[in-house]
Amino acid sequence: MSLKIYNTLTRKKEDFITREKNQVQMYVCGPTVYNFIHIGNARCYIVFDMIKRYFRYLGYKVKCVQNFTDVDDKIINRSKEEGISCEEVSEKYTRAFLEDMENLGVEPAEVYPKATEHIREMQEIIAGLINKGFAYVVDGDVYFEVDKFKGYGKLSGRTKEEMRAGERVEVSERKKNPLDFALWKKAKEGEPWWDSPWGKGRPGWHIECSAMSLKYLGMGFDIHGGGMDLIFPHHENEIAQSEAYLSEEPFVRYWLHNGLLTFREEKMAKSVGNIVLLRDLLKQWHPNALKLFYLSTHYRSPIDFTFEKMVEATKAWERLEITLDNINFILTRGRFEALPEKERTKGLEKAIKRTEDKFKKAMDDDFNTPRALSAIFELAREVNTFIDENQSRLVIEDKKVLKEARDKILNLSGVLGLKLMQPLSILPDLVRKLRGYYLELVGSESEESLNLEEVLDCILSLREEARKEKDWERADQIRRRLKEFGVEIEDTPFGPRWRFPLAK
RNA sequence: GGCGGCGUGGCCGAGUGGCUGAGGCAGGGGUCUGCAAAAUCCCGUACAGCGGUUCAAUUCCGCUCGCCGCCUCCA
Repeated sequence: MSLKIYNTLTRKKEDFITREKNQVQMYVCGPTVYNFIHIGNARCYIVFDMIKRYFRYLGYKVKCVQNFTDVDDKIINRSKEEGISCEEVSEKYTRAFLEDMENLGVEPAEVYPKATEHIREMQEIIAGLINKGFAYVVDGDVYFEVDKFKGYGKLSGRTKEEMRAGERVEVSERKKNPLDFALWKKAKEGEPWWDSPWGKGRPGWHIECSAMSLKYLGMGFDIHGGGMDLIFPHHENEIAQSEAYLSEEPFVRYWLHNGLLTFREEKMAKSVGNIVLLRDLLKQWHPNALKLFYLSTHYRSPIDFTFEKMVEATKAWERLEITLDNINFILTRGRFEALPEKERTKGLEKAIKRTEDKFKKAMDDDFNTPRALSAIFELAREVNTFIDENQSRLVIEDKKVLKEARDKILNLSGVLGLKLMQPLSILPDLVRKLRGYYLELVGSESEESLNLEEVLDCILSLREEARKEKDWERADQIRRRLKEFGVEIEDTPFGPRWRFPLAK
């Protein structure tokens, strides 16, 4: 069993063989730092985070490079809008991006190169391309001559003729072929510029990724990723300029592209006015829910975002949390007797093994996260069934297998980027309210600095007293009250149990 | 106009030339529970339509309809 990855370049699933043994070197196109990123952008980062984690699970060392495009028309426009310099714009949104990633729980890249810090490297490539006859200078602009590169169109699967057929761009007189693209742009008034052999100017968009990926990963690195919309022209042009420059191929061994996001079946765009910023979404929803939403669909398929689906994803996530809770609860509250009943745990042990096999098989098939998730959910069901069946007569042996199951769910979910069993961030306000309620119940005025668990235990023991006396009214009253505070109570054979529902 | 993709149960979403249609959410019924919750079990007449290939197609091929993406900045 080995990993197969769909390569956009060949339009096939291929066996994944790295350039260097046990090491994956990847480049994931990063943001143009002119704004906060939206949830569509986030899909790419979530997907490649998952891919990275899976490589590590397989035992690879991973080096991931992610660029910041910090010189670009959009940044220039933004600086005019906000009345601050381009540097200030890019700094602001670079920082915001890193914050967003941290809040999302996406692991940082190993290298974060910035375009403006690699002007030299870009100029070197441009000069090389001119020397080799792949690029030409027109009055301060430098263009890549598409007709000189025979492989042009191989990534997007189109010929130059097909691409020209439905041209919508006004053809620049300066270009030999309308598909020729700018490597270097002559400076206009008020724009950032750098000196160059061709005059003052700034780099074109595509050249930075070639310069930076070649610098940090070198020709023929393993994976280059990004959204599907980058296939043409961005990645197509990267291939052309890189392979022309070094007279070598391939530039990249595997091209991976994630599907795009729509919002309520519409393209998410400023003009439609339906942009949801990641940071706004994360104010209301947990990263696990967003990740589960994305990972429930294969990364190459399109996906439609709705808040209803976020509710569903939250509930799915909650199911895993409850299962883990179930294990922890029985582990701490159950009485495990020292009876030699080895046979009974075998079923669960097998299920754990089977889960991992299914998980790996799914992920090996071009990162089929929906199937990988289904394996985890199946294990969750097995665990719950096991607990249901055995909780009345637990033996020592059960402890071990339950812990194994818990660790497996935790571990495999973690490979997908989900962080389960994280401590909740409880509002201090809530603890204060619960304390107040407790004092109300016992009719006391005294200050007691109980923490969340302590105060809930106190309240619940009062409720247990009521239940013992079959004072159902009082017991239900307490339960209702707690629910108003957002705490749900469950009565179990091992005593009461509380939790905070995740879904709204 | 060119290139490419998609159309699976109430919803989302995997998957496969024949065997029991993964999983999640929602719904109905049962078990458990003082009640509830959680959990679990059972249930749901699917593969857009029409042709073709085949012993056999949801899965392969063709056409039709519907939807979408890219061809221009975009993850």
